[in-house]
Amino acid sequence: MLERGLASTRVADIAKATNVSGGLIHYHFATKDDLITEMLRSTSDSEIQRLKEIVAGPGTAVQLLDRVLRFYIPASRSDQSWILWVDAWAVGVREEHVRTILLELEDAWIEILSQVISAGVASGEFTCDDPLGSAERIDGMLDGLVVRYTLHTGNLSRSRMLHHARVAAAREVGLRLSDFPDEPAEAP
Amino acid sequence: MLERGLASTRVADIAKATNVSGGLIHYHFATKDDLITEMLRSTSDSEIQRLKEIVAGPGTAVQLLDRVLRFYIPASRSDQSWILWVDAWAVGVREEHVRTILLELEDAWIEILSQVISAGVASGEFTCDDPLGSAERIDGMLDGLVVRYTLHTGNLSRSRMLHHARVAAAREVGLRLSDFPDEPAEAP
DNA sequence: TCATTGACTGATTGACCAATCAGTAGTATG
DNA sequence: CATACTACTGATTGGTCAATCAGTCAATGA
Repeated sequence: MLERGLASTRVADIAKATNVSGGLIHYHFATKDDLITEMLRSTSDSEIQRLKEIVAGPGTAVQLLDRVLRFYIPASRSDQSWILWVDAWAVGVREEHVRTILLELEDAWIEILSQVISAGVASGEFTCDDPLGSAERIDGMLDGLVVRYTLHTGNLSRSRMLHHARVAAAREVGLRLSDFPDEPAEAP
Repeated sequence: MLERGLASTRVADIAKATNVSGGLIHYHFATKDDLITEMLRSTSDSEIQRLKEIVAGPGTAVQLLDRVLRFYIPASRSDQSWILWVDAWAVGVREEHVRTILLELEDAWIEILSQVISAGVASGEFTCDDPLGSAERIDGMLDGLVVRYTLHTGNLSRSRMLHHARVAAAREVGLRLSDFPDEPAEAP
């Protein structure tokens, strides 16, 4: 699916990749659309779960925020998971069941970002009078940057993306860039 | 194309919509891919030109910045031009000639945003030590928010999007939200 | 031991659609 | 007037692919 794209992956391709017959695919999934929907749902669910585990873990608010930002950003060039979501956006424009999954995923991200910020405000680490708004802006920025990163290999490095994420997040919660954990962020 | 999507629009659909025969489409465009590419190129070019006209116009740096932000954001629900680009992103992942067009368009946006910010710094209106970085962040955020706006009707209002854009831009160039022109931005 | 069921195969079918092609009509050129 | 050229039509073709279907095989259980 990552190789060929949601639309132009044939049922026969999936059959080949999984070493089963085309018939078996249709034995388990009534239509190709069903298969795609279930795949997206399952991917989204495990992403949300991983995310929840991160924020449930130990650490200060800055550490948690940084971990969330890092989880957002693709681990490397070879981490192609985002290709799936860019594909899904295009499908989601027309198909409501896909759109629903996307909405849930995005809402989860925003809600969790918002929670992390609120917790930091409560503990006195952060200053922010609109955690939800900040979460929406950070989420939006990361979505946009990831598209750029995914599409235009070499035009935006991972470390520069992380730098951007930290600069923006720092501004949103009233920190300085240097307040973030030590991993070096490439200079602008 | 906006109705059915880049991938599932048939040549016959275009023929019907333009009141010509299918044959004529192939008389002018060797393949469907050619047609799509030329369409994207042409749309991108006129978008870039409009953008250049805006920044070449009169006004203070804040006014120009605000005009650029407003041009970015879809005019209304019925302004579906962004659907095209979300579609194109998905295609661009696999097809280089589409990717090239997308890269050019995005670079143009970033360059112009960066120029407007630099001009504002030069005139003393703005404070910003990394105009290019700021432009990348603002561009990214708008891309991401627009996807959300385009996909999830009703989940994010246009005025809230404009609010987000202004808050983020204000922070990037050292202004307060109230420094932007008067059109009311919805409360958070 | 025989019937039933669930997992699975691979060939087939039928719909769909980009691209082709033979042919028509109108216009310009010498 | 004849030739040539451009714009155009609509029927046809050939390839692609989701979905179906008849049938195999192994495990379960009465």
